[in-house]
Amino acid sequence: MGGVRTALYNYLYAKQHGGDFIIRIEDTDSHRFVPGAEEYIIEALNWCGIIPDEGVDSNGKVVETPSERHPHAPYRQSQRKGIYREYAELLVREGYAYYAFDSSAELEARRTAAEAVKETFIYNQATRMTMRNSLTLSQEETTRLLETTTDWTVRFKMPEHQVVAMDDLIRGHIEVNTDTLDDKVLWKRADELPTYHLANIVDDHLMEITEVIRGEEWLPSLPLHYMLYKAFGWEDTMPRFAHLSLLLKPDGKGKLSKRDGDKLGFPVFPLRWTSKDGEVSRGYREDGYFPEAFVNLLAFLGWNPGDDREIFSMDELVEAFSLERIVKSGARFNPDKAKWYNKEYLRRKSDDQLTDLFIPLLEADGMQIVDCPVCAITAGAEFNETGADFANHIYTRDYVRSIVSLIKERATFVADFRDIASYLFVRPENYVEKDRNKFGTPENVAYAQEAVQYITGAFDGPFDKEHLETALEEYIRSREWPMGKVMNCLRLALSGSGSGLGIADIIWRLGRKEVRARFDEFMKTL
RNA sequence: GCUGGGUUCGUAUAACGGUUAGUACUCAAGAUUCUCAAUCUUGCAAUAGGAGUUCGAUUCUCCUACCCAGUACCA
Repeated sequence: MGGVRTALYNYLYAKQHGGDFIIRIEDTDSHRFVPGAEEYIIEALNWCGIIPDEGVDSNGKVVETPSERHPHAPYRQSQRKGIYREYAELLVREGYAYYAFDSSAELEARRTAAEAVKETFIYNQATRMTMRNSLTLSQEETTRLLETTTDWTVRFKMPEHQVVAMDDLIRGHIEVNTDTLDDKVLWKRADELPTYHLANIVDDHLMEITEVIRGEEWLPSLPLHYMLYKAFGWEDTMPRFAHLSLLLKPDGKGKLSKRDGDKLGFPVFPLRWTSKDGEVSRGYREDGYFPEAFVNLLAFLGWNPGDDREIFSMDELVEAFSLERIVKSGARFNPDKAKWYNKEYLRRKSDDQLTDLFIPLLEADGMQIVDCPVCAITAGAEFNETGADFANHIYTRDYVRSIVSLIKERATFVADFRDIASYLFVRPENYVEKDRNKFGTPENVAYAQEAVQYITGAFDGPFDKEHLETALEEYIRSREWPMGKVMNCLRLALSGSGSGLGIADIIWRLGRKEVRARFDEFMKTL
């Protein structure tokens, strides 16, 4: 979620300014390679409608629209391997970096030793001269190690006693003293890959990136990045930075992380994700969220337009977005609000769209939905006047759509339709015990039976919800029967439950024959 | 620990230094209805604490507290 939100803000910003949104895969950590992760990311962004202008596209193919003088491709850092070494060595040559030969074991030893005296080992100006590197070793020894060993690194030589003055588009002016910073590894001989810091700066420069909008966890690295731009002499074209507050867990304790899976009761992934060890994490898509709703709610986690509007399409977000209105503090995710968003989007969908989404669910439940009633009838379906064949579970698309329009305001997800409208597709198999005791008294049943006989017999008005409703009410009222009890008894008999859709709606959709059949069935069970 | 960032109803947020501190979600009550849902109305509920600047501070400054991030040959 957090990653998608960051991508979304980048996308909105780029589109608003007529820029290009570039997807670059920063896969420089060979140890953490996860098969399928890249495809997953692209698919997730694609689902959200965040389509790159440049980079790796939704099919995993490379899209390239750079100027000829500046080839931006390739877009996977693992494929740009050859580029970084020369930049790392350039920094060494100019005195901005040095070779470090300390093994991981040696570094680990220094860390534990420092810990023993309640200190933290930092590879910096205070300690670098006590380590094994090109600053402390002779030129000959350095050359020899460079050639004979393969686990050395290039480290940035963080200058001393300097104040780095930075400007963040969201946080304003920030100053940091370089003495508090360390000598970060920029390039690793072992896999001949750069670390994020080097790769990011080099690629942003080469790819002509103008704005970097990223998570707050990068803020502490910003001074280093400033120093790198300065060391390379790229200050003039240095991108502008915006650091986003993080998405926090609902209890506010820590940032929302991938490993939280759905222990929290809501998905943290846009799409379902199966980890290497087979652990499955829920996804918003699979949970039934509309991508538009997901994008909308994500945009509002840490940003607002400044007025009371809350429903924004992607285009409207592009129009209204501004970095100035991004909130500096971390946002806790609220699952209730997420559901509300989906509900709002659901009711904005047309009956046809929702019908398309509902049909597969019905089919999965064993229903047969047909577009062409005539063909179905010749094939043996026996439709009633509404286009439903309850005995064979065959329904026309028109019937399904009429149900959708009846229930859409009661649902948060399309999947809710199943429960809400179950009895409009399948005859009730049992009756809610509590409701039956309450409404299924002999007196009520007798009244209800008479009402059924009337409405499916003598009643000769138009068989639609409005007329059925008035006719039923007038009939019951004229007999001076208790309205609520008779109505609830009817609902119980026809749907199996005392609560639900309006009785007239139910009768309208079931049709005369089915109403009689269900009521007879209900009587039998008494 | 150190460095940086942050702090307005439970949550997300609004408020040129001057407002009865607004809105949405959640929750509660009422209206409506044949029930439920929906809808409408109403309600509950906040400027972390302390100094200072100012005629006046949610807003500016400082201190404290708390929260978050970083402190990797991860991103």
